[in-house]
Amino acid sequence: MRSEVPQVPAATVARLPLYLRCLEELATDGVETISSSRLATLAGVNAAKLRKDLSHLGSYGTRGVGYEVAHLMRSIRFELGLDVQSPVVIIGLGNLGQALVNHAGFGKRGFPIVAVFDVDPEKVGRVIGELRVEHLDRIDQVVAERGARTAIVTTPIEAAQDATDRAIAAGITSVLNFAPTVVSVPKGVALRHVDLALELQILSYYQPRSNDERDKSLRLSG
Amino acid sequence: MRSEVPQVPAATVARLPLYLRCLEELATDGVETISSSRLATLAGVNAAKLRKDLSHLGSYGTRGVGYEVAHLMRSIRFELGLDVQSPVVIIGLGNLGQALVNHAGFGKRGFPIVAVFDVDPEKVGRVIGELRVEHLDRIDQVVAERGARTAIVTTPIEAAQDATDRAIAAGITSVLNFAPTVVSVPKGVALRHVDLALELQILSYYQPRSNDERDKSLRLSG
DNA sequence: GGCTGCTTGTGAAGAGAAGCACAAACGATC
DNA sequence: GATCGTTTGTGCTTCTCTTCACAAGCAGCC
Repeated sequence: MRSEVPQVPAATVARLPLYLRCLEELATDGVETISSSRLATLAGVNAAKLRKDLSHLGSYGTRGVGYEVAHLMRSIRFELGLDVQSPVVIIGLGNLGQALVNHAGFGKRGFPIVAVFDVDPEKVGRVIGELRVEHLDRIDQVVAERGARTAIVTTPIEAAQDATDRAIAAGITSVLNFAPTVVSVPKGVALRHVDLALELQILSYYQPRSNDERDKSLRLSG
Repeated sequence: MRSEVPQVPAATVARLPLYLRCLEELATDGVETISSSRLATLAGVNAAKLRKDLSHLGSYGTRGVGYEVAHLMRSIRFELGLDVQSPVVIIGLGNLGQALVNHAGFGKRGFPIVAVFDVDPEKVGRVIGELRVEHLDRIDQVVAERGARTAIVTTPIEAAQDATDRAIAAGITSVLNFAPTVVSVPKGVALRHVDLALELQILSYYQPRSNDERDKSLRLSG
């Protein structure tokens, strides 16, 4: 099992897709070889860090020359498990869910959307592109039929945990949660969380504030 | 200036909004006091970590009792700079941009959307809710008029850097980028990046894979 | 073959974050 | 006012991640 012996540090795993994207761009431009420093600049990271990250792949660059773009792409894809298509289902057809369904990028990157679920009778049965919106009650069957292993949860807050539980019961093993709430998953299921309001709030901290503003606020709140 | 003397560690800043959301929920439920362990459970973090995070606020809990919910909320809001409304503009009215505009949550959380920009003549002039879609060429004027300081960039890849540059030139000081590309900003501007495909790829690594699958792939790629 | 100029891979040091464990401090109760 | 049970705040340890700096290694050229 992968999660028990994490050969590749989490911080590295989080950066590999970034490198991959830069490499894909380079490949389209016909670049065949790239040095760590150039790739690091493209990815916006430190060159030494990049080299250490890549060293975890066991993928060898050539000293004095750099890395072979095509080979490096293969290594990263393999390490991330992107050599196999990974069908995705979306649960919750609100604004965001709808946007994600229409988003063309997922399929291209190996994550075809194979089903969409909701519980609203207004939405169930509707057809979006080539997909028919299914009722969440059918998730067991649909997930099994279409071999999905990843779920994107875009339900309202109240429904997120339940949706996640049902998805996992249906055989889903990794979850990307967009609902602004903490959801928990059993061991063995991978979970990530994207929270837009939260990102804005973090940004808010780093927003340069004049001392005037701070002093004013201080006076008001103290 | 804030960014030069980071009194609060970055890891803590990233968690404060999470605590805040839990506290808001508790407040609506009428809870007045909360212990670190209970709040930690709600937020899904370690209790000691939570206490250490809160200690950076200088906000005192009461030993033997816990934290006063209302006061803690005020402290976190103040620390994050959420005591002031922060008008936001959205650049790029694709699927995602449209979804974000329609998303009601931002305004409620202190980030009212005050303008939407695009360059497509088809879209400019269209009215969404109470907003008229503006041409990006007008960003200087509109940002100044409406006092926006944060921009959400949801343009296609090719346009992201340009859109960001123009936003910053117009006076924007923090940027949330959804375009799947690396954008750079001058010092003094805060930047965060949300990349959906990237999240899926990270998940892919942690997806439990049978050894069969791996061996098969190995044979194919070796 | 040997020299030169780059670039990789990595040991070691430094910085940062996480978690343990416990003394200090508080409210409640008698 | 003293005792008890609870919870905070934090020193210390451990772990992870980052960055530096340099030896090792390769291609190319004379």
